[in-house]
Amino acid sequence: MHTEDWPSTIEEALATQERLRGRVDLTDDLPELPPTVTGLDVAYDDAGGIAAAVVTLETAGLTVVEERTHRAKAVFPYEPGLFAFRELPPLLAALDRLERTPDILVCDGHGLAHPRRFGLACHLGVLTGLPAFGVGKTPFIGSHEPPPASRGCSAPLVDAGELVGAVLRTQDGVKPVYVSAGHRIGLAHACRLTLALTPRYRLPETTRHADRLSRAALR
DNA sequence: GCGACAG
DNA sequence: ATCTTGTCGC
Repeated sequence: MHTEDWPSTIEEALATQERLRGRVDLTDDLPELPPTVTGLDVAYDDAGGIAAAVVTLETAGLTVVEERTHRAKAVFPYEPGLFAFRELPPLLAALDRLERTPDILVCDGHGLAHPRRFGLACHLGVLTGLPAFGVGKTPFIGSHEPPPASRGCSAPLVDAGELVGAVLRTQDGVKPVYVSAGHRIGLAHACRLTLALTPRYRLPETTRHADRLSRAALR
């Protein structure tokens, strides 16, 4: 979309985060189990090429109802904390191609569990106005105790005295995932949805589908 | 001050 | 992110 005025320097990106962070709304109006869930992911090749994929699943049954991709060149370098400026452009383009407006976005990355409380899930939520939350595979900021080993157990993720997310066990005895709210959803609800999306594997079905599709779109 | 740092 | 063999377990 408006990649003309997209931040191109770290200073501009930081200023953008500072300007948009106040637009995050944590009010949760979402039904307990929205009709659909939309996952997003981006794959990279070794020549600056990137491919974004968005996949919408029916929440009950986790079957694919729609999927879209978008290929492009990376316009921002990877920088911890500014991750969104790299993945957002292709993701927004892919989202624009969906016919059905998503009920909620499940991002692979963090939301409030970010140094300035404005990770990818928050940014994506604010720009689209859609509910969004993040499910990260690895920790970024914050400290926590290891959650009990059973699926469904979690431990609070705290940073600077603030509760920024949850470390959630999605499978018995398997490494946990990092869940944080992004926009228009609460942490507990985000955790419940994450569990609904992980009946069998560690990562949400949305993320698994989007990951597979983005890699395929790269070729 | 130094190191670590989502994907 | 991506590069990769073998290996353990259902």
